[in-house]
Amino acid sequence: MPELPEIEIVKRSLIKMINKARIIDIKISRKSKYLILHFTKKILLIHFGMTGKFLVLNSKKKEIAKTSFYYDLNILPKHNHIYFFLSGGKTLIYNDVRRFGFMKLYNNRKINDVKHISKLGPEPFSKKINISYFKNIIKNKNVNIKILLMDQTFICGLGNIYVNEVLFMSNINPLRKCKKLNNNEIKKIILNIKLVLKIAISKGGSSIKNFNNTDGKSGSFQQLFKVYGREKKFCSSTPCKGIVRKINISNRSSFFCNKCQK
DNA sequence: TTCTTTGTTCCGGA
DNA sequence: GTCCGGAACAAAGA
Repeated sequence: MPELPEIEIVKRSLIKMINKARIIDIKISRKSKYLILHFTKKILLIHFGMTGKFLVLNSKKKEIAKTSFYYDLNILPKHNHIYFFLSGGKTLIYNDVRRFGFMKLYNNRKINDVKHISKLGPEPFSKKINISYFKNIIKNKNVNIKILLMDQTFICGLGNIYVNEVLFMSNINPLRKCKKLNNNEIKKIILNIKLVLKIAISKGGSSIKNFNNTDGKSGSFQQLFKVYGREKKFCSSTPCKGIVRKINISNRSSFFCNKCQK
């Protein structure tokens, strides 16, 4: 782990090499849960971990600390880690309470060759996600469907919350062995993956604990969760009177209805 | 003090 | 070597 002397060297090196340098061009893309900033000669790969967020403030450098912006939105400036001071007076801030997020800067090269990206499976909206792809993979897999959908080499971009929702919408128990699923169930899973992600995007995402867009505003999709976080509550699909159970699968909370997700 | 949270990685056993 | 389940790790708040 780098300690004080190493960081001091980095600081001096950065001042020597890129102090006063300006970013002159930038494109932005997404792969799975990674945000990718494409500069003219560099690529910045960003993962938000659990609580990472970007904020854009109209304030200039000296005004940042005293703006009431943070307090109105329940964001603490003590968790600001990176400031990008931009021409025109705006500031891009990276704020991360848990600090599980990271940024890595690469020389310009094919982003698909980067370690974090190269092993990822197809994107959820890709045409590669179809019944034959599923059947091909699951015939040799002994894991349950929850584990399969969480496996980023199988399909990328799905996390615990959305996998819970997808399985609920598909009436499939998270512990079902994936190789036992029939065609109809696979179809439902594929459809619901695309559906739940589209709806969540249209609602501005979910704000379980800590997602904000760059205005500092929360998304609203968490109000539409049908099963995640609803332990001991009635099943939200009518007229089912089942109760939502919570179990642990591979150290992650899994919620399911005891009646309509047999 | 312990538990929870997420995505990712690692390790041991089969 | 591969597969799978479980644990560990990061940090902070409840």
